[in-house]
Amino acid sequence: MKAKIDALNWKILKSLQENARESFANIGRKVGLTAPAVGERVKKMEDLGVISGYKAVVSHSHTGYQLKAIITLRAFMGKLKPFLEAVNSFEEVVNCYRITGNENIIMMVVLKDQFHLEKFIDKLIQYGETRTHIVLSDVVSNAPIRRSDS
Amino acid sequence: MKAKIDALNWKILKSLQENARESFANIGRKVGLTAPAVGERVKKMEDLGVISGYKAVVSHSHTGYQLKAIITLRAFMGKLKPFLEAVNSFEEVVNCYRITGNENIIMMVVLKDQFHLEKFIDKLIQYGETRTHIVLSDVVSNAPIRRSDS
DNA sequence: GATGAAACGTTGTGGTT
DNA sequence: AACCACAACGTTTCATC
Repeated sequence: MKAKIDALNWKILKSLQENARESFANIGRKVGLTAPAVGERVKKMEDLGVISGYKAVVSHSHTGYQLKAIITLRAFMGKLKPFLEAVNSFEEVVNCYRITGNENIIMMVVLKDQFHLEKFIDKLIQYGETRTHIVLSDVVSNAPIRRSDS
Repeated sequence: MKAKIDALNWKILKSLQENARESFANIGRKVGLTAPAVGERVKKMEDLGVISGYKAVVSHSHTGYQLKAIITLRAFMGKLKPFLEAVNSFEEVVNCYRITGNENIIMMVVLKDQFHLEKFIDKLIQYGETRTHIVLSDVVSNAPIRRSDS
């Protein structure tokens, strides 16, 4: 599962986490490799699963989702599975985890406004008991993975 | 704040959220534009802030972080600000939000193992009271932003 | 990994609607 | 204002070493 990543690959990962569209030629200039060498290293990391994809980061607020909330769900008996099957179709849900503890599920959701939030909570009520926290500000957003010097 | 995005731009955003390294020429073929036209539209969305960046997605588990947890923090009096200043230097913290409710802070953290978790919680204890939920599985991970047909 | 060459992509200019 | 066509330049990819 765990791949050994050398110092050069960490530099490449740093670059690509900062700007996934940076050219391999440019990355090569920064780390001291030729473009084909960078390309090969990247392809290997993709094949190993170290890099699982490249995503454009789209602003929630600029696309009409001005409100963010964290919602926990304590699913009713027999309602967890139906929820897990439905949650992928909820456009509001950006992240969702199954967790230990009194609540089974925690989600980060984006919403247009308070009315949208109300409607969304109504949609969840069939699956279980919810608890909602409004997000006041983002302190850290998808921080890059750095070398863990173990 | 909110930009009006037409159907073509939504298709471009969909492509770039699925694969941020896809060429403008290729995207153009899919949506029925030439490469320069796609390039111009993308540049405009970047300038407006609709697209805020491009990130390689690096696997936590393949880089030595086998354990994920959600930790809430109820900061002690006068300890919230010091925490907010320190949290960016915690390599374990991937996401962190200030929220309403009894707890002020919620974080998604990645860890090497249970000992790492223990050490990390010890590091937090000076800032406030914590509550930890282990993540059992990812149900939804950074879902793309889709058109909100309002 | 490097080099060199061919294929491909990006980006600027100019012109059309 | 948005797009296309074309061309110069940079990048990727494949062969070979």
